[in-house]
Amino acid sequence: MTRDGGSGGAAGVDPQQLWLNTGRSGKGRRPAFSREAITAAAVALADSEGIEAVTMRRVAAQVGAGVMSLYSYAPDKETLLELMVDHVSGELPATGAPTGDWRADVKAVAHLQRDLMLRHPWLPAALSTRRGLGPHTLAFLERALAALRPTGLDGAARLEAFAQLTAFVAGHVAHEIAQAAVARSPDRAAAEARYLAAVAADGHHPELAEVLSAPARPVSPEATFTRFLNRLIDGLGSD
Amino acid sequence: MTRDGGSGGAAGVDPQQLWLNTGRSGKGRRPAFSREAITAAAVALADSEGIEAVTMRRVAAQVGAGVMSLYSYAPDKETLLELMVDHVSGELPATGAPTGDWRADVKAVAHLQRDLMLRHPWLPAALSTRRGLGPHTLAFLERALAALRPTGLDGAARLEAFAQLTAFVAGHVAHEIAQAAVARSPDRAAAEARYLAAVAADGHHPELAEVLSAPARPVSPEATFTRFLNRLIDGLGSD
DNA sequence: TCTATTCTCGTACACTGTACGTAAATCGAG
DNA sequence: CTCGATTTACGTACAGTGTACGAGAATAGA
Repeated sequence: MTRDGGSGGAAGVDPQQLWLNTGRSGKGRRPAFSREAITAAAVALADSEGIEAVTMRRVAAQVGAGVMSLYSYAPDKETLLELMVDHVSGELPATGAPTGDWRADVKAVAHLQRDLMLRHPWLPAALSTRRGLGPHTLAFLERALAALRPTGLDGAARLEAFAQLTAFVAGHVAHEIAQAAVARSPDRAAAEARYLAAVAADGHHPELAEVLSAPARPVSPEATFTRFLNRLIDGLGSD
Repeated sequence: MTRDGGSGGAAGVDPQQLWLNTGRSGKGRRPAFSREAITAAAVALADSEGIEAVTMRRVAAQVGAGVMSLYSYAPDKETLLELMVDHVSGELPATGAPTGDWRADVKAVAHLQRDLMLRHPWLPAALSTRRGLGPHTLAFLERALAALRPTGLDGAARLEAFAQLTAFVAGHVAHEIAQAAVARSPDRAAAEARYLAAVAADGHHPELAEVLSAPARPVSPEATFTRFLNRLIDGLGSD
């Protein structure tokens, strides 16, 4: 009996072996489930009930497996989370012909990432601890590097730029989601407003007081995102 | 018996009540510990052994309290994490006279945030789910808003700019930490290099292949950070 | 048919957050 | 001082977590 692989095969010391070795040897009992199905179930759970609902027991129940059967497909839960990240990255269109306007191309890349993160709100936090290097992530990286080619940046700099862009998008969306969560609940929003007003009234926070005193005109999140994104991108061409 | 407050007082529905109400009524048994001490112990634990080492039992042991005694100071663990975030924000110098060069001032703000996150590597991930609105965080926000004043942006835009800056720094540092963790372990780094080389050799990742084929000249993380920070800041004044 | 290999999954265990209840400390009032 | 009210301290208990172990079932090649 092995406890380190499964139909896909995952190693202990070498985290990258996860992504290779997906072939079956042919011998032994035929797998009843698949890494795909398990990962998809985990993603569905995280999407609908939040990342904390992703427990081995609930994922197993979702796919109709015994709990311990999951460990034939991923060596541990952390690995399952990595699989989840790459799984949703599969939703990103990896092909997108360079249009000749590299700014537009890079903008498109960032917007695809943002849309993905909004569809899977657990993703920004999951990415902040993990480095996605699965096939889907790498396919999208390929597209991003191609989009960045006309900038004239060298290879390392393009890699950096993509990492930076991803970090920016993740940070932005995380904030955006938190903001939206507060706004969705009127009591929460009111409580926060009351609290901030109290702080502003203490005299030690003049800047905050001024900001709060101004009429709060509504601004769409995507407008904000686009604005900051443009700033970041405009800086890319010039060294 | 109450289970909703303590020497500080924390409420159920109103998360902001956490930060108010820190006065003791005078009655009842005198507290043997303090929110400060408990939070500091939790932070020390997270700094030295990672955020997953922060369990109620270990924090209690650290301060010499019974486990359930912690619940007199924070209503639940999530609240303790919020306290931790604000606690470390206390390390940020809240005063820093505007120098007249607002770009430099904003840059200083970002660098202070980055240094803080490097000192407390769990902070980026913790921030990505939480919105710090504690006194220390607000004090630093005050400084940031003051630094942004000369940009000519209106209140809401300055608030946005700060949130964006924080999100950017958190995203960057999270990536920086992950990168450093891999680099610290030669086996990990070698395994990753081997894996990426294999992917690049498959013919389907020409961009990645090119990036990897170039000689990897070492580049300091702070240089990268500064470069991208400048790009972001340069875009702030316009529009 | 035999054996090696692979997958399935029930049971068990250490560990988590925390609800509940009791005991101890401290206050103001009488 | 005594008394009741109030607050804190914390042992015990419980549901839920990730997963180690090992016994059994299924399959392929010899």
